[in-house]
Amino acid sequence: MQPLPNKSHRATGRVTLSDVARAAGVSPSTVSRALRGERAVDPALIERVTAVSRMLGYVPDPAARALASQRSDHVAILIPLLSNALFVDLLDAAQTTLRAAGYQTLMGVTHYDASEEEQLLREQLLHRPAGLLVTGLDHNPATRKLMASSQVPCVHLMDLPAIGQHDEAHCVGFRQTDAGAAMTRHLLSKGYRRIAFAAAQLDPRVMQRLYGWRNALQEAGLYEPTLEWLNPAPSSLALGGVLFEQIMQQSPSVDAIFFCNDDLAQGALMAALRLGIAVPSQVAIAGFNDLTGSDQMLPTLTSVRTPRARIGEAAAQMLLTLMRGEEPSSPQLDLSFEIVQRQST
Amino acid sequence: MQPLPNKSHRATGRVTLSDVARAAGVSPSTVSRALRGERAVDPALIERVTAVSRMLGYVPDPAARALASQRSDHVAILIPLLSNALFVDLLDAAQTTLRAAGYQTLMGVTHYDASEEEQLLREQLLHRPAGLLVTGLDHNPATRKLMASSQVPCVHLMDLPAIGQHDEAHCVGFRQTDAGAAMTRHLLSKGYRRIAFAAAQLDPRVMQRLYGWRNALQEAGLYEPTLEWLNPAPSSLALGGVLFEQIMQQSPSVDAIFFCNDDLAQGALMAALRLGIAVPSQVAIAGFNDLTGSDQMLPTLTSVRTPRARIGEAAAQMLLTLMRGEEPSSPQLDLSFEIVQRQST
DNA sequence: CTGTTAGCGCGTTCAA
DNA sequence: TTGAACGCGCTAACAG
Repeated sequence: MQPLPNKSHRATGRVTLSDVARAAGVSPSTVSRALRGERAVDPALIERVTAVSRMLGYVPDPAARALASQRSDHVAILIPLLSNALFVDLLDAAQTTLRAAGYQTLMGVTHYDASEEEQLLREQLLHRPAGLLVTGLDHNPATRKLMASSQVPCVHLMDLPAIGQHDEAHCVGFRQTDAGAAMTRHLLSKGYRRIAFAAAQLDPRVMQRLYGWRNALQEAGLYEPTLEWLNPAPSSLALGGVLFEQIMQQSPSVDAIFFCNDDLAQGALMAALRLGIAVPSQVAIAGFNDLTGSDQMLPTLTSVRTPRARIGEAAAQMLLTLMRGEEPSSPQLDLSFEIVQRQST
Repeated sequence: MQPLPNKSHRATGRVTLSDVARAAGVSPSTVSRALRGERAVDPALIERVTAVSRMLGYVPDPAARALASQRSDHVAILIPLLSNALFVDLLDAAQTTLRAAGYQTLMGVTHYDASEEEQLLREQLLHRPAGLLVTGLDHNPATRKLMASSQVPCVHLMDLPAIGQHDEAHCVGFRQTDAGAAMTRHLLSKGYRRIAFAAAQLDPRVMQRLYGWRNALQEAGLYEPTLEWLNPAPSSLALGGVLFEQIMQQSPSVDAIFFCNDDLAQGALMAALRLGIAVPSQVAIAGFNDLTGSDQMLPTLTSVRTPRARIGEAAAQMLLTLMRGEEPSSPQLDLSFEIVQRQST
């Protein structure tokens, strides 16, 4: 059956709920209930209403719906940066899942700035989002208060709370500390003894990887403060090269370097080629996140594969559950990580 | 002065326009006009209203505003992929500019699929966006019709129409054909004679670069169909390596390869290192877009620097002009490009 | 220049 | 289970 031409008498020319009601011979409220699948409505009616609305080409108006119900079809997502592929992958996966469920994604970029995050959240809450996705568990008090008082269901991405902390928070991710320790132990098992940790950006997750590395080295009795190379600048290939040169110059006895992110490690590999430093025979290099290109490097880069796409999707799924008013089977989902051993170690 | 506690008598507890009107002793419409900076309002009043609204902590409700005015504070942006840094840069810049002007960005990912683009546009138009940003000038008829009939101001990204075509369309970008030709002529000027063109994804902009390359070679009397290596698969470092190996095996006489995107070229450089093929002495390699890492390769990669961030920002600016009901000084803005000569050629 | 009136399109009471 | 009435918060058309 073809959609009929617009029979509305509205000034805007839109087909409205009332148009459907009139055509179906029922009240607007019934149409509203039927179309939203609210129970307590005659199955026969719901079928008739559905048919008529399809025939008329009726589509609900999100603004009207938001105004009346105090809840929009938006889901707000807060990520630190768009210049890090990690977060883009998260965004991509979450957005795809949410759209399939009929939600629009409102993205906010915090630039790792707590007060910008707060401001963004404030703006987004004005749109009365149906749900909220935020990166990490670390937020300033005002932000936490906003999230709590808004009553909007919220899922945290990437990170899992330390045991006994934030137990009520919904999150999907993996334990960054464990991942840092795991890679370090892997390097130890390969026989490396002077393992440096080189990091940039220094966001909370990077710091947790640092702690993991520290713990693992301390357990092995191999920790030394001079093995830490921390740089607060944004992460990049170029910076990786710079860090690599610094470390090789100032600590030539280092036999392995664990970079907190693959872009740094890739930059280090390129610098090694340039400087004629043999990897891994002279020094081993490991990265984190297993980003695009790491398997194409020379030598190919050992890294920690993190399931960012799956995190984005699973977090969106958990949020969908919460938005339906249900509880997920567990408030915390650990998607773990995987050591990818390649030629650079 | 501190914001007063909420004086609203509304069920929702929200401070509304009427609350401000009451407190200021004027009518709601006056408040509405004053706050939106509509002229034809007494300067004294607008000051009083502003003061009162700030004191009460009044914030307009976007949903109510959208319902009443038939226009939301959303701007929809359609891009092909989130897995290509090019489009993410575009998104980042546009989003930043738009947010500063008080607009929320609704992003849609088309996956280079014309019907998905159409469907996304349909969904987004339901939200009555104040403006529209789309990638490229190529859209299916239904999409073009939607854009036209919606009356929503629209700016096209990245591409400029061929002379005499789409003259009315608003766009910000550069001439892809010219860029392709410019790099080819640059290679010719360096003495290369058998210049292959290797491409993936094959979207309309890639094809235009191809035409530019073709024209330049034909002018020089050096064109041969066997120099074209087109692969419809998505672009990636790995694919660049594969293409490079193919070309070197099947056309060993090629002395330069122009890749349609830097990720392919970077992959080719890595493959060359792996295979022990000297770049540029045995074969030169050039890329396109000057993506992250191209200046860190070994050898560093010659490329075409494209002003994607500036395109995103300028397009957003042009859209802001259109949304104000004004006309930009010119409907088409050419931001050009730049050949970046590095070691690989 | 300002106020009054009338919606925008829908969800949500409450009665029936 | 259904319908009537009302309200969500704001803009727009018109009158003054």
